Amino acid sequence: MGDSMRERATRRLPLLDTAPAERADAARNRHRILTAAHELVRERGTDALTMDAVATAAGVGVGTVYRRFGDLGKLAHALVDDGERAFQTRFLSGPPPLGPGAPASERVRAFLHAYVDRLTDEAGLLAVAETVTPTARYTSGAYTVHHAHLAALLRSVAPRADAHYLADALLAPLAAGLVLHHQRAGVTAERTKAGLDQLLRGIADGAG
Amino acid sequence: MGDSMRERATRRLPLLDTAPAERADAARNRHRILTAAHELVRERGTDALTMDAVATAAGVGVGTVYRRFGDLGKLAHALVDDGERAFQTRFLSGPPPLGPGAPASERVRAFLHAYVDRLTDEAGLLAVAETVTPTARYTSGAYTVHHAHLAALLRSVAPRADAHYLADALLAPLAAGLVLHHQRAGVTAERTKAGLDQLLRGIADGAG
DNA sequence: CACTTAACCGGAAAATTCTCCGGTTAGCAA
DNA sequence: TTGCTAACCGGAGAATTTTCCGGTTAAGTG
Repeated sequence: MGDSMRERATRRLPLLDTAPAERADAARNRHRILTAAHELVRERGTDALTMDAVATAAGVGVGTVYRRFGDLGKLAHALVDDGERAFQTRFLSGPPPLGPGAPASERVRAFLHAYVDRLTDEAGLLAVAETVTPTARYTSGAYTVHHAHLAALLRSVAPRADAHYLADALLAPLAAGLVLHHQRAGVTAERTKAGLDQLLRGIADGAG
Repeated sequence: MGDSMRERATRRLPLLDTAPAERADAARNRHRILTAAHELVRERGTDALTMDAVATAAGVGVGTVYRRFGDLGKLAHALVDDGERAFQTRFLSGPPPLGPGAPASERVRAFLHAYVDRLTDEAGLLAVAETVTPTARYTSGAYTVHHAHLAALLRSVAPRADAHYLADALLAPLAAGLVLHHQRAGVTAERTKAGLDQLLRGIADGAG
């Protein structure tokens, strides 16, 4: 990196600094809100996660919660953001078979299994996020990433198949609401994984 | 049927008449509510379907709407009940391949295709119904019937597979929210059907 | 250190969902 | 017809979500 470039960047970050940098009070409130929300969920469950309760617990106005997070669903997504980032890191650049290095068909399977494990822990919050709007799940950033990743793998597994649709179809059984329903009915994660494996057979076997 | 039995039944229907028969005013209000709700949706779309608006349009109190239909989701389900009954009749006792008479594998395919067509028309209302609660879809009477039917067919197609889970997994891509998302993105019903067909390959091919 | 202003804050208020319960009435029996 | 009672009715009210905007303030500017 040349001196002139570093100097410019140090002074103003003219190109990279498109986002104006959050103001100090805003950052503090965001942190308070997130902390209060986590605590609320931990102590009283996802049912107690309401915008009003979070605002009160965080000591800010409800308008502030909305300005920061948009709506209850986005707030719920924010609460599982750490886990989501870790998950993305694992399948984008972690060790195989989840990460690069393994055959695509194995990565697909590993991805779905890892997703099931993730849902086992966070289905409650994700269900809140997916229930705010009928299409909330499909328009979320996380879903977009999952879909793009899975579709790319599927294109490699079965080049002639409709990878874009199949990615949606394979992600569909992993809706938080269905997982919640299965948890209540005693359907285990292992059984879910086995079922997904069977679904994959139709795609892997010389279908592309 | 013996005379004594017929006589008893005529007089009181002692065994069959477990439901006390709806009172006249209740029946009248149910009808008013349903009519008003249909009109509301037709003229202003599913977004305008609120319990308050329906109550006002029907000329009854909001409490009456709730007593009759339970919640907004159930009301939405009630609005598509005619179509649902017709659909059930077709796959339970209509002509093959949707109804009995065709091989189970063909009936599975016909069922999913018919479901797609149904969703094409009523995704909006079903999305409302499925969004009231995270698990609303899976606990509805319609879903229970669809699931039981599909699972039975799958057991016959692949006796050793986990038909119960696979039925959920095959029904999952037919969530109203996803269909809505696809409709907005221009994904056609044909493409959806083709995608589901591919998913079925993994189940049909000697997997049971 | 003032000054400017874009960004931020909070809470009132409108919309909705759903619950509750005192008052009313349809349907049946005497 | 008169009563009885289970079932029904409606709307007030509590809980939530979300929008809006007048007032406030952090953070550069000169």
